[in-house]
Amino acid sequence: MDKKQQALFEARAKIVKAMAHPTRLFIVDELSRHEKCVAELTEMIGADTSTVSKHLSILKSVGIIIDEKRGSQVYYKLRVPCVLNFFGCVESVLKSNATEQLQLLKK
Amino acid sequence: MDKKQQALFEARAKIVKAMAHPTRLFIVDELSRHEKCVAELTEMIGADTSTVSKHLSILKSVGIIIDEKRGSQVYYKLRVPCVLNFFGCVESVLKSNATEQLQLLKK
DNA sequence: TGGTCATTTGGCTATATTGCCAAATGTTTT
DNA sequence: AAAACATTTGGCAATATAGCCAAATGACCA
Repeated sequence: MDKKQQALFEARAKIVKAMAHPTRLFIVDELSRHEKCVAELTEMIGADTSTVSKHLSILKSVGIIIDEKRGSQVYYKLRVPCVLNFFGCVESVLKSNATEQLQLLKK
Repeated sequence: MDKKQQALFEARAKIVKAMAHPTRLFIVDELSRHEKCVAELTEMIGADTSTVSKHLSILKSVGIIIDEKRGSQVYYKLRVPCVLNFFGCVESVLKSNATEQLQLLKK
C-alpha cells in the first residue's frame, strides 16, 4: 500500500470514525429528518449538554453536519444527505446476522 | 430515547465501529474485489500478521466478512456486498469538503 | 514423529475516546 | 450592567483501542 492510498484510507476512516458511536448515529438520524438545536438533541439523548456538544463538534469537524447560529442557539443540520445510505447497509448487515442466527437455530 | 431505540443504535454503532479504521477499510475494499488469505493481506498492509489477524476478527465478529479455511490458510471474503455503498458516501463527504475548501480560497 | 508454515491468542504498553463537572464565552432580557 | 440562558471549552478519570512480540494452535510435509 503506497503513501497515497494510505492517506486516502486514513481520510475515509476519519469520516467513518466520526459516525462510530451510538449517540452520533442517533444525531445523524435525527438531523436527517429535521434540523435541531443543541438543547433539543440533549433533551432527546439524555446526556450532559457538554457531552452532546462534543459529539456535534466531532460530526461537524469531518463535514457531516453543519451549524448555524440563530440568536443564542445553534442549529445543526445534515450537510451530506447520502450519509443515510449508511443506515441501509448497516441495517442489512444486522438483518443478515439475524437471519443466520435463525438458520443455526433451525438445525 | 427509549431502551429499544438505544439498543438499535448501539447495534448499528458496533458495525460502523468495526469499519472505523484505515486498515480495516482497506481490507473491506480489497475483499470487495477478491477473496484473500491473511498472508496476502498482511503483505499488502505491511503490519504484523497478528495485527492483521485481529483486524480481520473484528470485521468478522460483526458479520461484515466471512472466513473459509482451506488447508492451513484462511481465506476471507465480503459477506455483505452493500458495504461498498459506504465508500460512495464517504467519498462524497470528502469531495464536498474539498469543494468547500476551494470555495473559501477563491474568495 | 519432528519440523515448518499459516494463523490466532495472550499479554503488555502506548494512545485515543468517552462523559462528567466546572468554568468560560456569547446572547438576550430586565 | 446584572441575571439568565445556550453553548463551548478545559480538565480529569475511566475505559477502549492499536500494534508489537512471544507463545499457542492447527495443517502439511519429510
